Amino acid sequence: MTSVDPVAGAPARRGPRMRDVAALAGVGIKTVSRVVNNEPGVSPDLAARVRRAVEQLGYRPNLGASSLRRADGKTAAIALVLENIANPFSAAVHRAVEDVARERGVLVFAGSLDEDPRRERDLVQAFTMRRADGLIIAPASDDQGYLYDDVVRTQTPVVFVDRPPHGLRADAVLATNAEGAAAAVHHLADAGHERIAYLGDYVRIPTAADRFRGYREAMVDRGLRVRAEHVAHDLHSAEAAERAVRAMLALDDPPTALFSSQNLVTIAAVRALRALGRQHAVALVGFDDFPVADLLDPGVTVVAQDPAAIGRTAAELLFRRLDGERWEPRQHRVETRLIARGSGELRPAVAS
Amino acid sequence: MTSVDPVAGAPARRGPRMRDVAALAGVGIKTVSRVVNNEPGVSPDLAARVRRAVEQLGYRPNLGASSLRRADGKTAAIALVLENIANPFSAAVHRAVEDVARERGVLVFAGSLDEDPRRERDLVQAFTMRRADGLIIAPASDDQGYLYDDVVRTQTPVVFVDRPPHGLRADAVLATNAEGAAAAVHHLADAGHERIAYLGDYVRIPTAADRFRGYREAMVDRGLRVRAEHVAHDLHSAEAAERAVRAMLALDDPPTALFSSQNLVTIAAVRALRALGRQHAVALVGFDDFPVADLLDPGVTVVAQDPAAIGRTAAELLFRRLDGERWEPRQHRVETRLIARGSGELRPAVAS
DNA sequence: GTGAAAGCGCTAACAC
DNA sequence: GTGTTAGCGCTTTCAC
Repeated sequence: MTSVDPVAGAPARRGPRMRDVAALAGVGIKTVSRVVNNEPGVSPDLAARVRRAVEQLGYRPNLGASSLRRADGKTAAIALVLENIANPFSAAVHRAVEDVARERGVLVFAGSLDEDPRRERDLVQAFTMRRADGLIIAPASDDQGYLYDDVVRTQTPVVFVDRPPHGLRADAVLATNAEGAAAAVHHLADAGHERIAYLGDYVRIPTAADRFRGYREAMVDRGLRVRAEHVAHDLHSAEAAERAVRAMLALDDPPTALFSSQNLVTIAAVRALRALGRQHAVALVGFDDFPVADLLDPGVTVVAQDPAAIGRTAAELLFRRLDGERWEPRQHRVETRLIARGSGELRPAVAS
Repeated sequence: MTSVDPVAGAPARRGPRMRDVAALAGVGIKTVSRVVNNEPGVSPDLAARVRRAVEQLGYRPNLGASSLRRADGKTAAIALVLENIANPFSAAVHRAVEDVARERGVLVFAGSLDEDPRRERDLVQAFTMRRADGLIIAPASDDQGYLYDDVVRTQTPVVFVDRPPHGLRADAVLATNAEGAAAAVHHLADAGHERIAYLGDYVRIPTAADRFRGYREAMVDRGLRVRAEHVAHDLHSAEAAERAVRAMLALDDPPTALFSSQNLVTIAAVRALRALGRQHAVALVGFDDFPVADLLDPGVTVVAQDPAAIGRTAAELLFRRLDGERWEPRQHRVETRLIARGSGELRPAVAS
């Protein structure tokens, strides 16, 4: 074969190198490089010989070595930092990014944060050490100034998704959170509701804060009172969310409608209403769609995000920067869409 | 700063290198290397000076260069090839792999196949060129002999998940597909059903084939006839699955129970039964769980897989191989579990 | 058209 | 303890 078989137990057998291919094809190493990289200026004859040798040896170029030496230093890999690659939102963003990247022969490194800022810095640093060409991030930290050393100074493009940057100027692709939440409230108010409750995740999460703002402003717009006892923040577990719903519905003046600002909270709310047998009595609109929401009884009305559009847009912006295009960083908004399925069209029991 | 500012438009600004750190700290480059890699044998004094210089310059080691030179050639990255990183099964596997990898400071490259063997080879090759330390793959191809050049010869560990290897000896982590399907059939037969239909994805997908085998064998075990008109294969779209259910229920001798061998098929079956108003009349057991299956009416009885356990097991096997452990490749089975929620406990309308 | 030599940023081997 | 030198596999530069 290409070289003498190393003794058993030899460390990490490396594959054939460019010079092995060159030797077999009887050409110089630079000619192999030209053929492998589809550079012009190689006679068809030599090119064929090189290709045959590549085939015969099962040669695979070492992109690490290549990018080390190459002038632009590109690794053809981008980094993606998301809340949790297993949740449907992150997974859809990831897939959309992958699809855009694949068209360009670029691979995607992904990592999950679980709302841990420490993990965010560790992940970003790991990606930096691998010299990812660009970064798409949905940050868990409240300040991304630390990115200066990791990406800004090296002129690595960064695009934020789902959450805006702080302490750093960069493009961001965000859902219309406040507007979507406002639409939910207006929808419920249109159905005759006045006592509309808010159920939300950690307020420190920017999307949750924006959705609460949208809720509050829409309530004011409609001349409705935002009652403290009808607002529950920081519901990050299903249990907490269910408990909040039960507590609210046990009030003397219970809400007749619920707006839940997140996926898992919405599902918890459905579960709580079911357990109380109130699912046809209390209206519900949830932010963010989820699978088979239409098959529940009643179908769950939601303000749907478009995670695929968010991911695609972010990836496209990143690649435009990588192509050398320059512009002032700005926020790009991806529209939400209210999907009526029944739960949001329930009317209050008693007209007021 | 570390060097003169390059002229505007200069190509790809590279960050500070080890020698810049060494110069600033007034030490040799090897000392910096020792500090950066936490190698022993550096005086605390010099180590501190190096660390200060690292901090000051915002130095980030270049892992690509490092692994190029290092004896073991490790890149501290593994490749993960799945059907579709956006579907819940793949996403859960991915997340489990990430968690195991993270403990070891290893990053994960992931890619989706969409049942395309061509894409499988392209992806694997892309990972090989980046010299991933190991590969976890749920193949779409029917033969993975091509992996020889990419991984076997370079002694790169490979672990299969969800689908067994063909044309290659390698570890595989698989759900108990046949057994799970058989359990579903027995469950339905226990409820009194005799006309149990099978609804499945492409038969060329090994998991679908195994589940069909489990179905068939269990039917025979129970002395039940497998009727050709009660078997529908190759249902890869929701539309096809819904059509199949409608067609079966329109038969003179319709099934009284359905076993659907896949997630999306199960949901399509629920949709079809709903549309016909038969959801409380026709029993249903689905293979693979899905979110809020318990909130449907009736709750959907499923044979749940454990994708997190599959991913975790696969990653652990991969890392044991990377640690140099050796054993005969074998299949590792992850148990499925039947979760009764209502739809699978419905009894046939007419006793027979 | 083609290829020899230098060097990307780092670690291995070995000297001090 | 510490530093110097060579070279990982490739692309760049430049000579032919």
